[in-house]
Amino acid sequence: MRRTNLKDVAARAGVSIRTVSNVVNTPEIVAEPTRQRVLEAIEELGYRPNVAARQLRQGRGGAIGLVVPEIDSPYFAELAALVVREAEALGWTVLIEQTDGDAARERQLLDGARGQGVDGVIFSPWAMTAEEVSRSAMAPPVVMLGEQPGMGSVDRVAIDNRGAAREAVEHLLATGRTRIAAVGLQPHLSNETAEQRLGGYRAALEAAGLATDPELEVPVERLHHPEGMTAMARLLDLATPPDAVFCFTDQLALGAIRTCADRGVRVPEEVAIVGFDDIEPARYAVPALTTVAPDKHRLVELTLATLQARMAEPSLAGRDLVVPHRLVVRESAPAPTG
Amino acid sequence: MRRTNLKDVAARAGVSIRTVSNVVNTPEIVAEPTRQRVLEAIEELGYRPNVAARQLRQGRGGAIGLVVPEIDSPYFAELAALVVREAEALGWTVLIEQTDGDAARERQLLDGARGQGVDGVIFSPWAMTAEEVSRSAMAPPVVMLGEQPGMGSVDRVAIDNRGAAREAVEHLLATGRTRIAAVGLQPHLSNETAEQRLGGYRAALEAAGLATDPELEVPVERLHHPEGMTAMARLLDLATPPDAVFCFTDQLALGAIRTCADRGVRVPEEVAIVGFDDIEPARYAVPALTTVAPDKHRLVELTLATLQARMAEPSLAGRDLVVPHRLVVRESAPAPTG
DNA sequence: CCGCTAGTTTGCAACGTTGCAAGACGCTGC
DNA sequence: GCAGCGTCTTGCAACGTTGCAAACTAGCGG
Repeated sequence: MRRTNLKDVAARAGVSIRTVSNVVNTPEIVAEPTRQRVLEAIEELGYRPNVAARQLRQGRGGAIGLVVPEIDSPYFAELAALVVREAEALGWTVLIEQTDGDAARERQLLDGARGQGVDGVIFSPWAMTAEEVSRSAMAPPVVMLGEQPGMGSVDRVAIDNRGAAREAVEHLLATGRTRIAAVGLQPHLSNETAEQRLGGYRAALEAAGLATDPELEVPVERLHHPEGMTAMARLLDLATPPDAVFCFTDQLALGAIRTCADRGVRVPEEVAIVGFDDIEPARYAVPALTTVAPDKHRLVELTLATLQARMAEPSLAGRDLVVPHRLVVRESAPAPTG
Repeated sequence: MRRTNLKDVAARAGVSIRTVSNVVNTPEIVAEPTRQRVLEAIEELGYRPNVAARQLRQGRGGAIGLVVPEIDSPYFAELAALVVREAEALGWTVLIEQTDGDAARERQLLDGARGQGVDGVIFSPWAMTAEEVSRSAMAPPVVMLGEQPGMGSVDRVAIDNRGAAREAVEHLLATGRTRIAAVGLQPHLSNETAEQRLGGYRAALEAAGLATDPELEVPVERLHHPEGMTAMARLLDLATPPDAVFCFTDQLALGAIRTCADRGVRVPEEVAIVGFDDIEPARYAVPALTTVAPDKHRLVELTLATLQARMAEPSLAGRDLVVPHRLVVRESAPAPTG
């Protein structure tokens, strides 16, 4: 049993196939009685336009690609949910791809997604730099989500990672902590975001007249709970353990808290912990996590608006857009007393 | 600048357009030197097949739809990650849609996704029953993920929710708990899954010779942290609070733990808590959550295999497949002592 | 009564690909 | 030398849709 197409509807309604198409796409130019008749036929036969044909004819198919490292990290899952919701409002469907943060895979997917007949791509890179992306950028428009300004012709939407990191560390300093660790550098990747956050961390220390201590800057392979756990263990094993830890993601932070629980180290009394991303589990953790909250809603909204703008006018210069963030103070690093 | 197509490549390689198509699809029937020449041309021009045209011609386009209530719930995010990964291995792209568990939206998307030119749909319903789905089932094959057996012609893949719930409660009973609450019924939805879990809960109590107490069966609007928090608060306010709580999702359970922390109620000493789904945050929570862990990998694997089978042979009878699960015992409801 | 216009409807072609079946080519064997 | 065969290549049509421009209809003024 074939799917009903324009021809079927046209036959049923006793009009030409073209008229049916008009009813679907430009109802206002069709005379009322005809329109009614056609609509009935559409209803009765359950006609749905064939996206493939439409896409073939018009060149666009109403789908965008969302390319993220891993959809199962709460941060990306939350973004994806917003993207899907917002995209739907714009009449787009969302096609998801995972890169696992692998450079080769990022490159491949960035090309592949283009082939997959998407009209645009939202790309959240871990390994590729903005410059690389802009060099590879060809057919459909790309907007980079969460990557920091640089040079290149690609649009980017992100928060001020450096400033946010600095604020987080300043918050810790304000509560009297002086030995503050940073967890989350990724020297093996060219992860611009991590570098920005490290920069903010160092800047805050420096401004407070504190020396940076390589021992306190813990690199990690990935940004998940287990790495947070081992990093924290390593820090607690130092001759002089830190009295605060700034983690570059909430997952690292939650892992760190877990290790503290295992070792009977009290948070925040003995170690204060700050995360980054404000994922949902952080809100309900025990202790609830103090963290940097990007305005995710605005982030996604702007990303889609930018993508839309670029789809309409592909020759625009690359824009760098900054979205607000705020430090959400919770139990793991409470506000200064007094 | 147009995208390069078969014609361009054909011209470049000095062969017919059909031969290029053959090189791409059935390389083995093309003579070696020709093949080489064509491959070079493809490389030089950066040719990528046009999915829309291919889909129009062949009727399938290598995309499947994943329809879930909310992609940002860790449970669904984790499933989605697996689906995308597995699907890729099968040469499919995944298109994501969110229903918010709304019945109208579920129906609409189930029809819409069909129109969206997907070859098959993985559907995780909250509001629609299996029967409803099978009635609406038309064009592309559908596999229901996480929904319990019933009657209908649709394939379903799920764990034994009833049995799993029963095991969870039996575990609590084995540790000497006698006043066990259940959190997660959704009387306002026809959520078959919740009913199965409630059934398992009651069966375990009954088998232990304990009466069910309506006070201890807490309905919730949604299955998230906040509802877990208020449900727990309500339970703690009872004249005789429970000594254990079985939550139908990990998010409810984590919310419940959070409320206990707020009130200074010790988990598991005063109240043991068991969740359901084994989402990642549950593993690193403090206390770590005892929970029912569906074999997600197998779940997704089987779902895709089933979808594939049905796509190959649409007339097959609906199958009900059960995937293994296990109770993961952690701190929030530890193993019986001794 | 006819030409003209505005308002509707229609036919043709094309988007890029692949199924089908026929065509071209070079060899083998008689 | 030619039929016959196997190997490789090609042309045509069609998938369902929409852009374009022409065609039709009715109503109007001249």
